[in-house]
Amino acid sequence: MATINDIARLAGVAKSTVSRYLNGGSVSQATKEIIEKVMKDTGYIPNTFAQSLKVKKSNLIGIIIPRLNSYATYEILESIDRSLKKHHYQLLITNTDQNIEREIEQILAFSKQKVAAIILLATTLTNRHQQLIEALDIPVLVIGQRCDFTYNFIYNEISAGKMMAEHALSLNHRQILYLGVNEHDVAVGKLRKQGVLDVLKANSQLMLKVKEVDFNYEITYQMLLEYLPTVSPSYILCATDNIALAAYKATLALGKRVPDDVSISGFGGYSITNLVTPAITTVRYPYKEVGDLAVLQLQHILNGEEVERQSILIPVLEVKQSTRKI
Amino acid sequence: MATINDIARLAGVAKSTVSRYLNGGSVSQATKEIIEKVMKDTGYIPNTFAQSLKVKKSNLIGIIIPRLNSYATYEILESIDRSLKKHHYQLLITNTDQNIEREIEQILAFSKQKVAAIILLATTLTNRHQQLIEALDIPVLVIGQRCDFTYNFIYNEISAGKMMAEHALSLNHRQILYLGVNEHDVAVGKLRKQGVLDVLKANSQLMLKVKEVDFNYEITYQMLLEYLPTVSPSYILCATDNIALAAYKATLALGKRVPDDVSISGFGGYSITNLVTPAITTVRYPYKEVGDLAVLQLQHILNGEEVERQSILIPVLEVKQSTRKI
DNA sequence: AAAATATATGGAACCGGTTCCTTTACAAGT
DNA sequence: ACTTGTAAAGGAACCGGTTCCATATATTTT
Repeated sequence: MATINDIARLAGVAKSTVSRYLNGGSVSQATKEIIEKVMKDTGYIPNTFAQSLKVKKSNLIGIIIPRLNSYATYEILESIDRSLKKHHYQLLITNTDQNIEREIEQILAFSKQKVAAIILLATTLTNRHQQLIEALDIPVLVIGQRCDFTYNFIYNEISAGKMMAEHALSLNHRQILYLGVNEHDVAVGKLRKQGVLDVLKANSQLMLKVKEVDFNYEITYQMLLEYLPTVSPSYILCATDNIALAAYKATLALGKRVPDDVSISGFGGYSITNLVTPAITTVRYPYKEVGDLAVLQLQHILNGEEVERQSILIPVLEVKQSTRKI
Repeated sequence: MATINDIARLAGVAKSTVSRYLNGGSVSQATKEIIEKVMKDTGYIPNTFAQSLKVKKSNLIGIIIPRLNSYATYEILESIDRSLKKHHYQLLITNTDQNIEREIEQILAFSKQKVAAIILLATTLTNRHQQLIEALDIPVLVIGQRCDFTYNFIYNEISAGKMMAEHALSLNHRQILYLGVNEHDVAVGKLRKQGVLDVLKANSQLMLKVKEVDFNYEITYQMLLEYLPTVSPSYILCATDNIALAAYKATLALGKRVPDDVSISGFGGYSITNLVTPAITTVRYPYKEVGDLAVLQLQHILNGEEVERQSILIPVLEVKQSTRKI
């Protein structure tokens, strides 16, 4: 592999001249042509390690995702990728399988690699996160969880929860089952649930059940096959679209129809909710916008400009055919 | 940010000693302890650029994907990621939106970044690919398309196509619509279709229609809403699961039932085919295995061992509820 | 106790770029 | 003709690590 030294030697100039040629310094036309020719002949490709070592920055943005089998992940990933590409950044994607240890490790690894910034699709933020992030000289943008010690985008989970609960009530449902997830995930497990329950519990004549299931489709599906017959709700309010899909499938498997016998709704607005029939009522989170916003924000931060630490994004209710009035 | 020089100075040793400490060379217990302490105090993190510059290799594997909105992509991504992590490699994911220019650019960019290897989920392979890849000193593994000039994993597309066509015939369907994609994608557009048509055309008393649609769900769905009423087949044989989902949704929208009025099948074995009801008959491609195999193969290549240029993976038919006998 | 060997450490070169500082050469200004 | 200014190029230092080689000290062998 040719290096800048080879080019300089073959072209009969100093390597500083070659570097100047590459970076737009003053080089005579004649020299330019020689260098150009030599580069073409050798198929020269500059080494980014050497560049970054000196220049002390890279065009890498690291993104840490909790799981690779989630539609929400893909939607955000896609939007961030699209937006980042416009600004000539390169995405380094890494998946931690919701393992906190790996998350910490990965923040370190990214920092070794001198990424320009880190985006963290968080589930839980611990003290160790805080210590590490505060010690880091790389900006970190947390998406999806409230966080006091660095930049973060959050969704108004409570309001989203309330919206959906009100929707269920407005359709006259009184036998409601809420399928939530573990509270380790503060946003989804706690706040979203809180929003839902705040509204539902205010209504005293309700038959309300709450059950914890898993983010994973298959696990939840198997659980529900056993659980659903013991409760027979008229409305299943699911904490994610994925769970809603599992509930939908389980309901059909148990011989009931959606929405005729049971109404089902999710949260997220994954495109997959439109693929099934009936399409699933959901609260759409602005995943598409998150990408643009995140990149914009990062640019400001990297330019040393002052920006708001926290941005709150508002989800919107999307009523489709999986819920109906009774 | 502390560097190795700072550590050496603070610990009162030479930086070579610090480096030795980091890489397991011979260092006395006493010195070790001092260095350890200094590192802890300063929160030292080695710079991978500097390391890679000298060591001339990185633990990065670059993967180029044609689109980020495909279930096939996700399945492969997930399996490669899982397997790579076991071997302490880091995945660099980049999406080219099926743009050949960007694909070429990205191979170059990866090569600048001195990735250890490149995995290319290919759609088309041009002469420019060949030139570039042959000039590169980095191993490239192509997945999904036949390729003579570098390592590649391919699926037996023709046999997959035949399987599905035979399935359709065995169910006594005689009015078959094949929904294919553009032949730019050799594997899916040409070979898969060829397998299907080889079998179907051998059967003379068939009413066979062939139509080209798009990989994109939404585009295909809209096309089919107009097209399907003009042909009314009893079996829609779709080139991908995604297309099958669109066909399924369009069929329902047009007031027909699946599989009672129309049978539908796809290719791929995406987990989403199990989410809908009825579950969609498909040919399962061994995406999960591809990850393990790819990483295994790369390890051998990187160790300088001789390996087969081409591996052929065999897809299997999975009959579910979206196809039925008439 | 002397010689041979192993361990611990420092110094310097090196990886492949960028950048600062000089020097050279030539054109323009007075 | 002499100063001044500017474009073009070279030289060397530097970024933060690794590694080779030389040297000093400690340990083992005979």
